[in-house]
Amino acid sequence: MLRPDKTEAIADAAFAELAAAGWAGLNMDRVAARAGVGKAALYRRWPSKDAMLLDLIAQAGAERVPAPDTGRLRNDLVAYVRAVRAALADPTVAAIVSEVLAHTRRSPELAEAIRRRFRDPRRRALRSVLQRAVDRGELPPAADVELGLDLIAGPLVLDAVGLGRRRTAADAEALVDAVLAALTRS
Amino acid sequence: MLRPDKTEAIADAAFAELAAAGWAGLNMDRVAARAGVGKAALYRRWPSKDAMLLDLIAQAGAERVPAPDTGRLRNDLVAYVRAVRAALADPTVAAIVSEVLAHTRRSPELAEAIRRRFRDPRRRALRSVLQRAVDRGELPPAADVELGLDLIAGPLVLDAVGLGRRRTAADAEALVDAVLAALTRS
Amino acid sequence: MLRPDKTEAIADAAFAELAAAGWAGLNMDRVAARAGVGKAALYRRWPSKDAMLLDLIAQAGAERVPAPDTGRLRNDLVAYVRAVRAALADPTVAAIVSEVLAHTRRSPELAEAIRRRFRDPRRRALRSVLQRAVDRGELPPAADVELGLDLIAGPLVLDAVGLGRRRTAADAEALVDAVLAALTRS
Amino acid sequence: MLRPDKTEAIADAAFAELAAAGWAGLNMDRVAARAGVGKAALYRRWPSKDAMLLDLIAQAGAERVPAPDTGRLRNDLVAYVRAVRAALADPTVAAIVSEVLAHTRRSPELAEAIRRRFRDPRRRALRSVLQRAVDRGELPPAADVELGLDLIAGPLVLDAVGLGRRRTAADAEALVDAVLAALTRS
DNA sequence: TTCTAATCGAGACGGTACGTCCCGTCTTGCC
DNA sequence: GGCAAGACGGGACGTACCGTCTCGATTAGAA
Repeated sequence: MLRPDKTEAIADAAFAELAAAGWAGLNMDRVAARAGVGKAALYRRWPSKDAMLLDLIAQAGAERVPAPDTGRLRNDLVAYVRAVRAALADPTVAAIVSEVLAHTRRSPELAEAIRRRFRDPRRRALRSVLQRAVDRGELPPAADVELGLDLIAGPLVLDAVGLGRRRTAADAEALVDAVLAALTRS
Repeated sequence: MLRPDKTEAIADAAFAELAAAGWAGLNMDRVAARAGVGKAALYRRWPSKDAMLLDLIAQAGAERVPAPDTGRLRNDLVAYVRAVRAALADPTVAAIVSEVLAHTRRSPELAEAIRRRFRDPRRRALRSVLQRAVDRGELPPAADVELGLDLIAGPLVLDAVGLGRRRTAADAEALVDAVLAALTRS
Repeated sequence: MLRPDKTEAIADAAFAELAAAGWAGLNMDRVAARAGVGKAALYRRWPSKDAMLLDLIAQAGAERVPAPDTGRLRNDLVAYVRAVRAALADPTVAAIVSEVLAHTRRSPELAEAIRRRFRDPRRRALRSVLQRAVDRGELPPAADVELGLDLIAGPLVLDAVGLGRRRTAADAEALVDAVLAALTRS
Repeated sequence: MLRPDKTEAIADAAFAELAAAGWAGLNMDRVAARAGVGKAALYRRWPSKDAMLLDLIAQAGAERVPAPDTGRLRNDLVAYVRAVRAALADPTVAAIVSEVLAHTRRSPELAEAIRRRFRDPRRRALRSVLQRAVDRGELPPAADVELGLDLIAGPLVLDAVGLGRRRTAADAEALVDAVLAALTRS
């Protein structure tokens, strides 16, 4: 019914505008104009600007959940951390992620949507990495997997919102080793 | 020149509106009205709504950097984590923090301002907590203090942006113990 | 493109507000509200309050240029003078005319517009009245028609700006007789 | 009490601004700044912008009421008309007169003030010119002096508000001759 | 192939907030 | 107590953007 080529043109235009002006600065008229589309075409697809952006970003983000499985936990985690940091090195991605996080508190619905579509898939992927390590005996059965997720994700989010510190290539390994020590300790 | 009593009235009104309606919902006319002030009084002090809120929040946030010093590292860290989580339990604070983080990517100047006024003081406070522990011998001299800061701050920011998981009272201790293990390991 | 019904609603509202509050007292928000229209609808049609009022008034004024043709010059002129004075007796009309004249010096474009849309049509109408009298032989062929126009229009404008003297019913005839004498003399 | 030098500085500044920006465009802050004076100095002297301008202009205008007395009516009137037209040739004067006339309808008080301070002195001067001619026998005793005033003043006001036609040097004489014919006729 | 219905671009619409401007008042300290 | 400087409350202006709406023109799928 809704023509897919139009939907794609809108998505492209929206991402371009999002990168250029940020979430708040993005303007529906301009997105429509850039997509060569009437404004109604946007509102036929999504009920609001927030919904549109959230949906488009979630959709785009869904394709890029890293879930390394090398057979060695340390390698998996280092790969994961590096993949996330590499993605955040793209200023467009960084800006978009930052904006998404910023909107978490706008409304409970938005927060729930972001948790469901952004946080949960990534957390699931990383959890299975850790769980496999437990199953393989690389981590003790009692290891606090959820805490491990927090210890990995926390510093990454720190970077994502621009509050991290300047990184060197070795930092990923240092972070992973620290987390491994924390999980093995008990 | 600018009358301090008016500035304070505006600040009070702005916080009240911010808590009630959020950053985007806050309305300059209403802030002025609530403060019993003309709109010009606001724009004489700040060039825009964003600038005003950022400045007021930064100023308010500066007063509440926790810096526990009990003589025992574990106690200090648990106190710190609990203090931050307690502050974030207030939905107003949570919303404000979230909005501030959201503005990090708006412009390089804004990002720099936020890092300087929000991140750095807190990082400094926590760094001195860890450094004292090194000096006391509670942590090995080679302990990676900066990484420790990331491991503590990361999960807290996760909570701050609403991406954390539901917390129990024991979680603070679990987090601190994990970080201690990570820093002691090497 | 611009919906004519909205334009008309705005015009009605503007005239009502103009009569109630005068040019300076007229408020665009209130005009929009009274017309059941957004403020943008006004600014889509005119670039400013002044432009809007001038245009609406010019349009309205265009419909009321008196051009009597009784076959007798004296009757025509008396009718003309009485018609103008009757119109000016309405305080709303008087105020509007006064405001229009006031805007003559604002800018050369405005002055030109006012001359073209207000003065010229009236002058044309009155000129044809006099010209017909010349053609009929009621006035000598050498009569200075343009001067005659000034002699008629001058005292009327005097009234229009509120600088005239209190009028009796006979004044119109006295004025006309004086002008006729002046034009016939040579 | 109020220092006269300040009053004069304000007057100068006000006229300069009036000529540059017109009545509505004149800005009290700017007048004060240009006069090197605090805004309160203005409001200590006049209760409002309108009052200030009216008063300053009236005062200035009072010095320049032409009242020629050559002993010959025609010469007096030609001199009067030429004097007024010469004054109006100065764009600053033209603008100011136009603005004054424009404000006649703003409020009854303003209208009354303008009549009393602008119209009446000029009308009185010109009336005495005509009355002397009657006394000398240049005009018949029954001549309608008030109508004569209207016939002279009307075309001049037409010019003053920018609605007159392009003038030649001979026009003054043509106007005067026409008025003389009108007044002598009866 | 023709008819019918939904999608399309374009952009006007009501509404709401922004940031600017200016009036007339008030405050502060200097002279 | 007048003065310069300028902050103050109030209120209108003109701009920008959201989400809805109306208008024909185009297109697609059903008859």
